[in-house]
Order: sequence, then C-alpha cells, then structure tokens
Amino acid sequence: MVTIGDVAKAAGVSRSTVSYALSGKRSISPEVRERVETVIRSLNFTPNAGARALATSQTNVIALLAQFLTDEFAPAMLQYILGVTDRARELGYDTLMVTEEDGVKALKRISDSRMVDGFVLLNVAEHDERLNLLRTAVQPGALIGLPSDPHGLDVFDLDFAAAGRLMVDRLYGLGHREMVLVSQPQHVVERGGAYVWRLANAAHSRAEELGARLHTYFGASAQPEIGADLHRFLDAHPGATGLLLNNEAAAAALPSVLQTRHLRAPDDLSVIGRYSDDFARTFSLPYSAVDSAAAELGRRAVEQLVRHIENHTSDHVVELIPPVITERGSVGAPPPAHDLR
Amino acid sequence: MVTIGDVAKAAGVSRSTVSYALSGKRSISPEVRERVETVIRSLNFTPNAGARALATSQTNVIALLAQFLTDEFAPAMLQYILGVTDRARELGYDTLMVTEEDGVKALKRISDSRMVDGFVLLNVAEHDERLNLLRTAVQPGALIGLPSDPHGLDVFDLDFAAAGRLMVDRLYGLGHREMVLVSQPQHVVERGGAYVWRLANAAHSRAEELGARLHTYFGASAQPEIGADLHRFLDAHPGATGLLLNNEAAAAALPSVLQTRHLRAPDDLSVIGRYSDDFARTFSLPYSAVDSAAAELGRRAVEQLVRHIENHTSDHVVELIPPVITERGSVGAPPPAHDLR
DNA sequence: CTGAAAGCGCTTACAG
DNA sequence: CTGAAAGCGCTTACAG
Repeated sequence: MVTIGDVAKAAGVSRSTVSYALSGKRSISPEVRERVETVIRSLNFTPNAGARALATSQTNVIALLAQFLTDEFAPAMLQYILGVTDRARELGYDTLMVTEEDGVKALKRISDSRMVDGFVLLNVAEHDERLNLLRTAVQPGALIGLPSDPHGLDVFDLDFAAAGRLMVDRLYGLGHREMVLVSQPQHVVERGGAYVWRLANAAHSRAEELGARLHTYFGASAQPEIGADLHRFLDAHPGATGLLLNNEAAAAALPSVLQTRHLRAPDDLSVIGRYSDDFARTFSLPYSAVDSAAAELGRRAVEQLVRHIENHTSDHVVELIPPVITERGSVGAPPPAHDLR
Repeated sequence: MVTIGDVAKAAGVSRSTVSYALSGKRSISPEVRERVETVIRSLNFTPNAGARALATSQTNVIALLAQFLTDEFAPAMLQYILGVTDRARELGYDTLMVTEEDGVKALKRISDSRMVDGFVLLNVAEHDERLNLLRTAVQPGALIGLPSDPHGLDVFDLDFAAAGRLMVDRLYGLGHREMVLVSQPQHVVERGGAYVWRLANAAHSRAEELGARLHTYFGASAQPEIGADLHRFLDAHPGATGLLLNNEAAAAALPSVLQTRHLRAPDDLSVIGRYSDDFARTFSLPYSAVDSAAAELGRRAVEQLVRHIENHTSDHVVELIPPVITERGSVGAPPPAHDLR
C-alpha cells in the first residue's frame, strides 16, 4: 500500500509536511502544497484509517444500534436508518450498523474497543438497559426515542403526546364527538414502548377536556389479526365517527376493512393515522396522518452527536418534534346522522 | 483508557505475553494465563481496534454497500441487510453500512483507507460500475445479484430463470394454458436489473416449449399505478387463468384488485408471486410465491466473503439458489369454463 | 515555513 | 515458556 512516507519521498518533503498539507493545520508554501497534492493524486494516496484512528483517537465512524423486534413493523425502521447513514456521511462519518440481539453486549464491545466516535440508539425503551452503559461510555450517545430518564444523553423523538392531542383536536374541530383510537399491541407497551401510551393518554385527556368520547384499544401489529381487531372495534362503537390509528399495521389493513364494511373516508368515517410519508407512499394509504418524521429524527440525532464529538457543545438536549399532519383528505365533518347533537 | 501495557504491569508479565494470552498463538503456562485473564477481567481490558488493525492489517469489519433506489421496493431490502449483519457478527465481523449515492466513490474511499476487510454489494446491476473497481481492490468482494461478468468475484443470487420456469410449470401442470406475467417496471431493466428479464425470458421460453400462452408486462413499482396496471392486464386477457408476479408492489395491490373484480384465488384465477416470506407475512399476502431468499443470500455472501478474507479459499463462486415455492393455496386448476380445451 | 522524532496501542518475529 | 524490541502508518508537539 502507498503510505504517507511514499508521498513524502516522491514530493521531496517530510512526512509531517504531507500530513499538514492534508489537514491544513499549519500553513504550507504554495509551491510545496502544490507538489504534495500532485503526488498524492498521482500515487492515489489515501490515509490508513486505522493508523489515523490510533494517532488521533478519532475514527470518523459512528455506531447505529438497531434492534429488529419481531413484533415491530420492520419496514418503518428503514427510514430512521437512512436518515442516520445519509446525514452521517454528509458530516464526514461512516456508520457501523449493529443489529445484535444483545444490545448491551454490543455497546460494551464497540465502546471499549474504540471502534466508533459515538452512538445512535434506535428503538429506545422507557427503561432501556443500554442507557446506563452509554452514560459511562467515553463516546457520546444520541437516542431516537424518549426514555424515562434522559439525563446525560441527547434525545430525539416525535412529540407523541402533542400528536395525540392534535389528532383529537382535528376531528373534534370538524364536529366529531365519539372516536376510536387503535394503538400498538399491549406487549409493545410492556416492552417499554412508551410512545404508545404517551399518545393514548394525551388523546384521552384532551377528549375528556373537550367533552368528547374516545375509546382506546390495543390492536395486533400484523395482518390478518389486526383486520379482525378493527372490525371488532368498529362494531363495538356504531356511533363513532372518527378513527385514530397509532399502529402501522392497522393503517395498512384499513382499506380492505372499510371496503368490506362499505364505508368511505371521510364521508362515513374520518380517519387519521400516525406513520411516515414514505410508508403512506409505499402502500398508497389514503389517510391523513401525523408524520413520524423518521428520517428527520435520524438526521437530528446525528447532527447533535457530531456536535458532541467535535466539542461544539457539551449540553444535552431533549427534542420532541412537534407533530405535523400530512393531509390526504380522509377527515371531514361527521355524516349527517351523527351530526352535532 | 486501559491498554495492554496496564494489563502487563498488573499481571507482572510482558505485553507480548498478554497479547499471546489473548490470541492463543503460543503456549502459555497455566498459572500465567490464569493471572493474565484475571487482570484482563478486573481491569475490563478490551484491545483497541485501531491499534490492532494497524498491527495486523485486519479490521474485522466488512462493508455493506446498499443503494436505495427510489423505484425499488425499499422494505424488501431490509431482509438482505439483516442476513448480512447478523451472519457477519456470528463470524466475528461488524458491518459498515454504506448508503452513499455514489457507490464507486464510496467503494474507493473505504477500500483505499483500509477501513474494512471485504465488501458485500447489494443491488448489483448487469453492468455495474462498481465491479471493476472491486476487482482491483485489495479486499475481496461478494455480490448479491448476478452481473453480466462475474469474474474475479463471488456472486449470490436467486436463480431467476429457474424461478420463471418453475412458475410456468406449476400452473401448466394444473391445466393452465394462458397466463399473464407482471414484471417490475421497464426502467428497472434499463438500470440493469437483469433479474427482471432473466425470469421473464425463461418463463416465456418454457411456455413456448409447452405450447402455452404467456403475456408479459412491465408494471409500475408503486401504488396506485400498479393497481390500474393490473386491471388493464387482466382486462386485456379475459381467457387467462393464471397470474405470475415478479413485482412486489403488484402483489401488495392484488388483493384489492381481485376484490374489485369479484375474483378469488385460486377458484377464479391462480396466482403465484416472487417475494420474500417476510414480505408475505407483513402484508398477509395469501399468494403462493417463489421465496426471494433474501436473508439466505445475505448469509451466504458473508460466509464466502469471510472464507476469502481468512484465506480458506481463493476460488470464486457463482451460486444461484434454486427457487422454492412457498405454497399458500392460491394456485389450483383453472375454472371449468377455461378447462383444458 | 519545514523536519526529525516521539507516540498512539497493538502484534510478532527474534532471542533466550 | 517468556521478554525486549521493532514495526504497523499516521499526527503533532518540539525545534529551528
């Protein structure tokens, strides 16, 4: 391989000069710089990453810890991942993708061996075992997902509570007084998926404040079970004119459920979901929805992480992205029979 | 940080002894080994990855180059990725996930800087620009996807030609004599997605051999366009009793298309697709299909790559996985009106 | 503006 | 069975 020594020899300068020409950390005479750069190009020299990491204690790599839980909707993960890898690259970092089952073990191994400059954690649970380890690690960490105790870490998440309120407000404002909310399955909550109840609780409180009725349910996270669930929930509340979905599988199953029931949105039922625009596009889902902002969350997490790595800050942030509804025309006034009574 | 020197000092031995205790590359007296291991544990020593890479020219990292093309069905990618990352970890390797637009540039940067020991390429096109570079790289490379010239590289792919024949054979054997094949969009082919015509051509030849009629079409790769496409294709061939799908979006759209047309599979129309079991599960697709074997291909690519990295072989392989149909009960005899004539 | 040298934390021939 | 030392390819104070 061609080393910095080869470049130095060919350019007739010292290795330090080549190094400084590369980094720009001290001034170099134009002629020498020109000569060095020419040689670098002609020899196709690229610094050895391991050597550089050893000398600088910087790897220019971040780790992305993602867990693929069988009951989570996997395709939704891809947007977060792409948000992270793409933004990291723009900022000069490569991404080590870690999908090990045992996140604690993986974190320890990678942190201790100094393979990366920082961590982005996906799928953060309310009481996440990885967090204590991450707090003691020498590398900074950014989370996508709000844990109960975020101290010492940077946290990015959708403001699920605000999302719940927004969904209720949107339908209430159009005249809906009875609604059904379908959440992720209960075991997602039990595993620490706090976003489920953050949205549900806030939606419930807001409905109460407004004097509207909101029936909340856990639905399955896969087809065809979720289809049967949806039928059951709708059967149970014939007076409900609004449907709120915090469950990707439910959104994907809804078109055929509505078709079977001969219902159209928004004429017969107003529907509002919570999923990514990309998900909507892939499955051509016709429902207005609070955007998950997956790629955006991935990007912000990386940006903050890099800020820490490069010492532009030592403060920690908890950023909850305000919910935004992407309108797709599935919400409207309730049908006349159910009009404001 | 705790270094090998700290361990050596605490154990009262030389650094080389600690190193050898770690690697097992030379025999150590039981007492010394015991002592060293105790210290390693108590000091929580993990070797510095950069230093080790510099000394050994081995990083224990592989790169996974994935391109997320907007017209490709992104969720299908995840299975390949997980197959790669999980198997790599089992074999002692971490995975650098590279999603850069410019695959050639990324490959060059990562190869030249010696960040990884090998490459796995996803989305390999027929005439893939990355391949020449990969052939000259010092690190070995394994491809998922068959290019026109695989020399000097390891290739893993589904045997799409055999898949095409198998799909036709399966329906022909049940009595179908007129079928429709819906492929990915034409621009996927133009970009070098050879699997599209490999399946289509083989299916076509086999149909011809058998004296059956096969109408082949390119369909959109997104909803709702693909739904309209499907209606169009079915309208054009009222006598067709079998439908072959080499297009994930088409499979996802088909249930509602059939519902609209009041058709049931297999009673009115036999349907056979080509997609992953995971995809089928996620969307509860009720159609028998040739499994994409995504995770399996990812695993095999990694295994062969590691074999090269660790010098267990210098031979190159082209492995085309034989197609296997996962039966889901969507194929049967043609309806009476269309029976063997 | 530039060079010689030390040092990053490992591994591995070399020597005993 | 074990240790002292060289070397991997960089960066960066130190000196001029």
